[in-house]
Amino acid sequence: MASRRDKTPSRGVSLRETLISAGLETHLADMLDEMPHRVVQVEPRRPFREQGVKRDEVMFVRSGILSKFKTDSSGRRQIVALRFSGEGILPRDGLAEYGIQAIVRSEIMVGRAEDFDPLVLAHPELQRFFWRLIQRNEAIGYEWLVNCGRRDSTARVAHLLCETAVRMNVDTQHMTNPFTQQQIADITGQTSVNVNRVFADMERQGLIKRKGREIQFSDWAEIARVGSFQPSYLAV
Amino acid sequence: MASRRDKTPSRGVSLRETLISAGLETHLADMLDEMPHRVVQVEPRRPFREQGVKRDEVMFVRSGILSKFKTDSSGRRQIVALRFSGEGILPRDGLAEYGIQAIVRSEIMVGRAEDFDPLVLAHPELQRFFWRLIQRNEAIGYEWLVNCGRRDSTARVAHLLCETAVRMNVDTQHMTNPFTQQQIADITGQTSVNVNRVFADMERQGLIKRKGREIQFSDWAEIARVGSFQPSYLAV
DNA sequence: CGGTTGTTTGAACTGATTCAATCTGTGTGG
DNA sequence: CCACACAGATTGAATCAGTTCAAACAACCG
Repeated sequence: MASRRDKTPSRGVSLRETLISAGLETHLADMLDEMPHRVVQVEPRRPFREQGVKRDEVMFVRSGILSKFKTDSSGRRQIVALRFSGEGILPRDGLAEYGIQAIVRSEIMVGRAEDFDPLVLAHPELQRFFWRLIQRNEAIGYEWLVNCGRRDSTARVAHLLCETAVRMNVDTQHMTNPFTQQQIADITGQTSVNVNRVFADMERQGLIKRKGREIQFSDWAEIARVGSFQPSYLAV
Repeated sequence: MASRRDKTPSRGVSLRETLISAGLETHLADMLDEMPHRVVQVEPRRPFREQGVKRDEVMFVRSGILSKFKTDSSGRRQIVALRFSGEGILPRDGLAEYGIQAIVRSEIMVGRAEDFDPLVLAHPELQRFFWRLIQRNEAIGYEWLVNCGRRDSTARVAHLLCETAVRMNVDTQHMTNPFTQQQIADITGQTSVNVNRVFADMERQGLIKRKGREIQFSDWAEIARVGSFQPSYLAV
């Protein structure tokens, strides 16, 4: 499962580097990097962007993890997408249908849609690049739907752990789990109580070892099998 | 809930009309309509496009409904997206992560990616148009995730019915339900047995009346409340 | 008429939720 | 350094929503 990209983006690495390692040509990465923007620190589990407000910004994650979430009328929260280091949230016409919060302390580059949109319109390669990213995000969303709709709770958690390991570019032996159990519940459509039980089960079955947030995958192939995880959908 | 678009696209209406009523400028709709393509009839619940093959086609639904689906390793099927009349499925680089089947007998316009992509690259307005459609599909996908992850079975079915009514441009009193109960189960992540019980419940509670596939919404506001349905996410 | 597809119903079962309490680790201010 | 607060993790018991399996029923069609 060794990734094609060897450079694991570390804290505060430049956006430019990250975009290049995601497959963007150098001069286009430069262009985005030089776009007027500001860099903000986002604290985890604090309000950052609320649902229903104008979303005329581009964001790129320089380090950390962002989540898009929706809140049902009965107040239950569902995380609908994640953005890892090097990934972005594109501007949307009209009001945002989702809020944004950080999963862990994150460093975000925020630009204006009015600066971003013309760049994309003017450069077909840029357009193709974001087109592919959108398709990847679509594929991930579909996989999440299968996860929530068709897999049991153990498989859901196992699948999320596998996806996270691949998207964070960590090796398949060991990962620092970035999520609280509540966040895993909000992603996989469960309760935190049950997530806790699933973790205990998985450890009892020898699928993983835990020490705090550190997770050792004892047998990657087996955990991938349990979670029905087939990483092809993550290819760009 | 009367829609902004008054023309309900009927069987075999031209793609051009449908795209125009979806907000595309006339000359651009003409351009797409004149793109080399063939029109195929697709029978419901028969294999049409399988998962894992090249998806170098554009498709537009002229009439009927298409579904994108995935099959979990344990064989359980999840429908991950629907495309109603006038909506499309854009080409994807690489292999498709989902299969395609029709929900009801449908008439599909199929073009080649190599004809479609240059058109989009050459016409910024076309690009903006599809960009907005993609964002709408994204918003629908997020809503489906909330549906599967956070709502109980009654709310899931109610929400799907509401969304379907709006996307089919039917009035909010009456609709011919296009789905089998098995399909509703595959969309909402349940079993067909339970969907059946939910329908019976909803009828017993006076939310709907049924005669075969015909559904009367006795009280639209109430069924929308039950399904936590707020249609803003469907706006283009 | 027989075949097929979809709907309906019952009974038993189970996976996950709910509620509530407890425990653990970490950071803060005195 | 200790006391305290706070967020997150863990556990148990009771409950329930939804599944599973199986069978019957209805509608449609060639």
